[in-house]
Amino acid sequence: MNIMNSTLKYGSENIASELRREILNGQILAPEKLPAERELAEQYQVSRGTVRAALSKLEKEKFIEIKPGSGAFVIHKTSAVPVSEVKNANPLELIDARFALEPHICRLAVLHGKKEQFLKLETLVEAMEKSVKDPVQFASADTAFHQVLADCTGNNLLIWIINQINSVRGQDEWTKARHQTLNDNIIRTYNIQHKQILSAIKLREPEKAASLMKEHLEIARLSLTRAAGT
Amino acid sequence: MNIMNSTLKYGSENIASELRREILNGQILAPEKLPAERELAEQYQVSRGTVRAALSKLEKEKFIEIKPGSGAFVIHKTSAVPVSEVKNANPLELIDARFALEPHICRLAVLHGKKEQFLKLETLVEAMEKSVKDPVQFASADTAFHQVLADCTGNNLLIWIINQINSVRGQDEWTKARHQTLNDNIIRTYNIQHKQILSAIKLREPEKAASLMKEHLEIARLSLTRAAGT
DNA sequence: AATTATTGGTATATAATCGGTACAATGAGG
DNA sequence: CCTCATTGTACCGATTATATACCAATAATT
Repeated sequence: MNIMNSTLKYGSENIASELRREILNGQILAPEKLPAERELAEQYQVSRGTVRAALSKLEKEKFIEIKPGSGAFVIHKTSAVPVSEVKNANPLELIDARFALEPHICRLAVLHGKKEQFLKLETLVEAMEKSVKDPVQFASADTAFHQVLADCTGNNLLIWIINQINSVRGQDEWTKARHQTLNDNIIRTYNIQHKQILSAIKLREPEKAASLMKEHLEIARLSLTRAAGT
Repeated sequence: MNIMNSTLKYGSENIASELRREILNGQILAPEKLPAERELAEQYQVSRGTVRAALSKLEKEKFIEIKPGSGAFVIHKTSAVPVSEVKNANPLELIDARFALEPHICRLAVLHGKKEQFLKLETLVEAMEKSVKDPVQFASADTAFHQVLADCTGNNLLIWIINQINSVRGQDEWTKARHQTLNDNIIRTYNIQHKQILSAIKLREPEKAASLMKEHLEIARLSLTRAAGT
């Protein structure tokens, strides 16, 4: 690799780039401490002032934090998002995630869905219609509906992602919170929407299915914020 | 060049990092007992006080539990991660998943992104523009760009999902496959698109950012299918 | 049950390390 | 010439590491 990249004018920028790259590659993980300025100066064969210029840039870019008397510490999180964070996801975060995923899943379901899967979706819609008075049963059928929808895409990655999201939805605190929002009217609304979505998919109308799903999630978000407000 | 490998000096933070990594990797399993403080001090060639500082950090992070008179015990449970499905995902599945996620992530980034994060995105765009001739460096900056974009949403669930997806992109077979498609022209096109996306986000135009991202992914899919066809 | 060894908890004084700063000198480019 | 990044040096204050001794809790042994 060419150290003296022609596009880089100053040495401090070179060093900043090098360190930035190592942080982004995960070779230096937060919250590890970087070598001392004097040591970096030795390694890069530059003066301490140059190293300080590079570190200042990285600090402005929020890659590191410089603590006087202590050292420079990486604060940029590369990967290492603990599973606990996911489990602490709140209902609104989840709705946003579904808002990102499910409309497009509908489109893909139109393109790749098989008849047997559509049949399964119909069965689930029927099950939900019979569960207007039983939020617990409705919720499990609802979860299954969205999971089968993901199955329709034939995309293992999307199937897995929805699966993970559903495992969050299935947790204790969550089911409690959900059942508070699930009254008869909401369930009836959801049922109509599920039916419309399924219908659009069977008619092979991707954009219509996607926009119906958006409406569905919009209602879900509303009922959630309303419940949080009370 | 990896700055951490040469003449590595242990601070308490870096000893904590090392132990943390071993626990996360499952090399030390709960409820195993760590070596005694005096013994660890010997191993790492530091004073006992330094070891204690490291252990205190790990205790605060709930990785270990320190019992006076007994020792330090690992309490972190390494999650059995069912990543098999993710790792088997093929490139087209991945593009579809990103097609579902990233446009909406752009919208949310517009709504919730902070200035520092935008600054980081700018830095990454610059880094990519300097990497036209270096696919490896470009790829790492590119991955980071999309990760920081997810960070902008502030949605832990989405951040985690993109993280998982990026971990797939980072695998060996994948990087090889990617570098085949990454010629100068493609990289230049990507750079223009990244710049446009960032610009739309900074101007707080959610729909424009989202549609630009769709275009970006469309190009990515094209270059992929073209590469597969040859 | 009593003794002994090992372990973590604490206190303290000293030494080493670290970043922050100032200033003069150097050297390349405009 | 001037400008400006860089160099080299010296010193400051803050933080961390070290070394040591002793205490309290637990575990193992007798």
